[in-house]
Amino acid sequence: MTFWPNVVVATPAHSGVGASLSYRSELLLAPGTLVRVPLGQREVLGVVWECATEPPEGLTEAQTKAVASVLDGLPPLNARWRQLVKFAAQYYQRSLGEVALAALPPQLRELSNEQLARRLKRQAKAAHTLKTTTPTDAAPAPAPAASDGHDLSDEQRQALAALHSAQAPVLLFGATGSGKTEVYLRATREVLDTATPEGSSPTQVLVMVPEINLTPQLEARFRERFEPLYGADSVVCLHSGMTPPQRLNSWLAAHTGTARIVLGTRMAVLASLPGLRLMVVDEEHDPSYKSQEGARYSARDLAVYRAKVETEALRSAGQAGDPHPNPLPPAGEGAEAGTGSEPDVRCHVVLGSATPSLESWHAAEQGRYLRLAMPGRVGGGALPRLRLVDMNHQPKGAVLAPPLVAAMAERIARGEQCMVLLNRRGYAPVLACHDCGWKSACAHCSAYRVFHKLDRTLRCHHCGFTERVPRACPDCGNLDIAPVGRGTEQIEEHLSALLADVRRPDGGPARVARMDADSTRLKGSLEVQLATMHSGAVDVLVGTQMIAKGHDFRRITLVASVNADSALFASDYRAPERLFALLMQAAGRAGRDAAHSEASEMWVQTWYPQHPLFATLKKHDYPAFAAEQLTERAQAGMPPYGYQALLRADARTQAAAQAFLNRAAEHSQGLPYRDQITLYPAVPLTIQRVANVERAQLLVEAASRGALQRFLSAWQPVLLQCRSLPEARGLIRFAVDVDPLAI
DNA sequence: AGCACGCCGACT
DNA sequence: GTCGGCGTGCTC
Repeated sequence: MTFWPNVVVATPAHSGVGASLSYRSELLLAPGTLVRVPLGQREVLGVVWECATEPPEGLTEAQTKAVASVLDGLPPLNARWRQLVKFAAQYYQRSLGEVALAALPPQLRELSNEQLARRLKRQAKAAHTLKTTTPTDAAPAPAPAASDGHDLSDEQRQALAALHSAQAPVLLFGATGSGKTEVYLRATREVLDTATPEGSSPTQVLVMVPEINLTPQLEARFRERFEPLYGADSVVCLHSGMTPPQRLNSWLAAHTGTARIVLGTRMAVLASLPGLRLMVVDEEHDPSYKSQEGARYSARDLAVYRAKVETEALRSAGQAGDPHPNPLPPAGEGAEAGTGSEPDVRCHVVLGSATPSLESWHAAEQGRYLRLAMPGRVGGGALPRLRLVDMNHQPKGAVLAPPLVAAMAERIARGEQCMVLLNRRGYAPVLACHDCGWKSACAHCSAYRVFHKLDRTLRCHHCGFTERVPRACPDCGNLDIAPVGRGTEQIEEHLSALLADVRRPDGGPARVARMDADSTRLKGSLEVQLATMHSGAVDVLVGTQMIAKGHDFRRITLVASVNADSALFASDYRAPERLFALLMQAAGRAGRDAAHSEASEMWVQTWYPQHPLFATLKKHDYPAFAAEQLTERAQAGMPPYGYQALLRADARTQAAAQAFLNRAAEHSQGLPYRDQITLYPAVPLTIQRVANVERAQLLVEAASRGALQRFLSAWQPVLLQCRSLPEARGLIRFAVDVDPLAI
């Protein structure tokens, strides 16, 4: 008998290829089966979406090719995963195949069936030997509270209990140092200890962090806690820093249920997790959760959706007694109200942050999310005191205010550590000639190249174009070319000089180190630098955002932000939110050791000490800050009170990019929901040209998410047509960004 | 996205 | 005379 599977392949939405392609097969292929199919001149990996018993209409026999091979060693991707992928594709305006294939490990595309079989066998063997040696199979695991060796604070205990019975996504609003990670660990433990019906997948937990840098320490804590209970393969990582074979192994372990805990970055939200019962999105406000290329999805938002899909499936399974259920079709937004009569099974989702995104905060205010607050620090330590340095009253030209330097010297003499934050890599953002006005512009971008003093280069941070620093001005030959502005390298140099006479308690000279993307580029150097910091060999750490996130340095009692002002008046309406989060997070690095916390301080150098942001920051009053911001957003109809999308265009000329966008806007007349949509004129991006590509964008606004969604779907074919308009000649590519983070 | 086909400039 | 540039168009 012949079947006609519909297969999704990795063709982008703008390729004109429909959602799925029809092939022929002599076998009935279950939806979710991985197959290799001929496509044009090549053979590609695809996912069976459904399997028809009738030949497709509008295609001749000859046009339907046969499926080349079936990856039958792998269980099919389940209905919940397919629903997640389908939702993501629809919501973010991409093709099904693009999202589906992007969610699979890249190496799966190249692997032969035999190689795959060998790999699976190896994993199964490892898992089997573990199963027979771990205690969990035979006897119930010991009671959590007794074995973990940590006492929970009252706040943690209450949060955990509330989480356990939560009927909605949980927003864990916990101060830095309040012990959120311990709550994640306990919640994970509870979920994994839950018995599952015979024949169903073992329970699984997904924990996401914003950056790869943060996975090692989290991995260490989870391994320490869970490897003794569930075996060496029970904890796996999933992020883009892994090698292709590592990623394949982790993915397979998650897909087959060998892995019980998956730790990863945003990409992990799309992993196949048949037994998923809990998702944690740590630092949920972090912009890294929004993908910036390919399908521009928000891993946080997808996690919330995924939890809903999984919960619905569990509930319908509970009622039908079916361990492998098909989920219900997508329901409306928001948390479903538990009716009480339903079995209390659900897939929980926890969004954790000390400074939640305004979207999540708003959802909690509305009751769509359950907010659990943990305001206190574990061990009772206090949050650091905010010290604003008014730069108007400092010596002219001072990079670091004398009182700040004095305070740092004092700490070093006491054997405490300091941290200095500056969001700019390199020595100086620009090199300039004071005679003719030459500046170190990049030849390929509308940006300046950054002066890196260590290797005497000018580097473009956008396209990578690097040259040796010229000896003289390239335009006029003047030898007097000088750096303008300051980067981390310069602060490091400057501080080393200022603190040269300061002695540590052991009599040694003060040591200043720098940590940023440049200093941690080499593999392993991040770990080395973190270890140096922990060992106490370094007294002052200078760095970018990177040092503000997550790392738990116990001896830091002073954190300084050197140049925060740029964010205060940025055109980006989310800039204050990001600055508040960054400063709170940075402040959280100080005084983690309760013994020092009373004296710990957060210094901020600013020319605008009266700015209202600092008033709320001083009180560590995120709720007040959020309320202010939300009021402003509501008045302006900005998210979360309005919905936005961007149409972006890359072209060889700015004119072509804008012409495409403006034509697309004109041709949207008469489309569904057009009357509920505001289209703004096309504008160049802030950095208009990158690597010789001109960039422009057009803002789309709507008061309702549904209207925006439906309009964008209807717009898609119009965009395709506009691409080949004569005015748009030179257009390289375009993309829709739904819920953009910056406009 | 790939990959082919197709039509114009500097090389054996 | 060809090798190769990337502009358009197709993939069940």
